Order: sequence, then structure tokens, then C-alpha cells
Amino acid sequence: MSKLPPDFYERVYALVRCIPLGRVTNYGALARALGADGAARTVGYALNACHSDSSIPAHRVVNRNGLLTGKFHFGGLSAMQQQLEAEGIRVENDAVVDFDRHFWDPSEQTTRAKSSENEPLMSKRL
DNA sequence: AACATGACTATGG
DNA sequence: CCCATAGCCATGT
Repeated sequence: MSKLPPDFYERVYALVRCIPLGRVTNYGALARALGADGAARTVGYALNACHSDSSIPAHRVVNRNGLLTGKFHFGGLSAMQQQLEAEGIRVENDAVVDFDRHFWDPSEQTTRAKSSENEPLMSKRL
């Protein structure tokens, strides 16, 4: 079947732009939604290439632990946290509070979620 | 094609 | 919680 297109980065950016305000996701989920399960590192690499582009809410992308691992690329170490808090997301000790509660599964954007709004609280694998 | 890099993830101590 | 190791994948040189 078709493998990963050359515009892998563009897909990452597009998916990141689809992240609802006040929501966050992790690199692995994005990679999986893009059909590149396991390419979580590449997703972060793609965001690094965007170097804090204002059009891309990269601040909503954190690692699977909810840690703001990319905050060092936002110019200020507190810029990423401030942006998240500005959207109603509480950050403590460089980690998103209630990460699983604010977690947004990118698969809901690409796949047909039937009643995704009914049960947004699902134990992933924490 | 080989090597090095990285905003990752999982497991173990 | 902190640190080390291994596996993973796309990109650039």
C-alpha cells in the first residue's frame, strides 16, 4: 500500500493545527494517526523544523508523559506553559495537569468517531 | 548506502 | 523522582 508521502512534515503540521483549543496530544498519537506508528521522534523533528511557527499550535503537543519536552524551542522556557495556561490548561512542574483529561486523540479527526463526545474519558494506558 | 541526530517511548534500576 | 539502556522512525549529510 502507499507508504509515507514526502510531505510527512506537512501532515504533522496539518494535524497539529486540528488540535482543538484547550486540548493536548502526544507525539506517538500524532505519528500513529499519520500512519507512521513509532515515528514519534520524527513528529518532534517535524515540529522542530517549524521553529515555533505562529500558525502551528505546537505548544499543544507534549510527550506521552504530559511533559513539556519542547518548551526549550519556544524561545522562552515559560512561553509554552503560558500559552497552555492561556487556553485553560494547567501546567505544573513542566507537566500538564490532568493530561489524560485534556488529551486529544488525533484519530478522532481522521477517523469516523461515532460517539467520541460521549465518553472522552477513556483509560489509555497509564 | 552508512552514519549521526532528535520536541519519542518502553522498560528497568 | 532521577538516570541508563534499547528500540523505534524520518531526515540530512
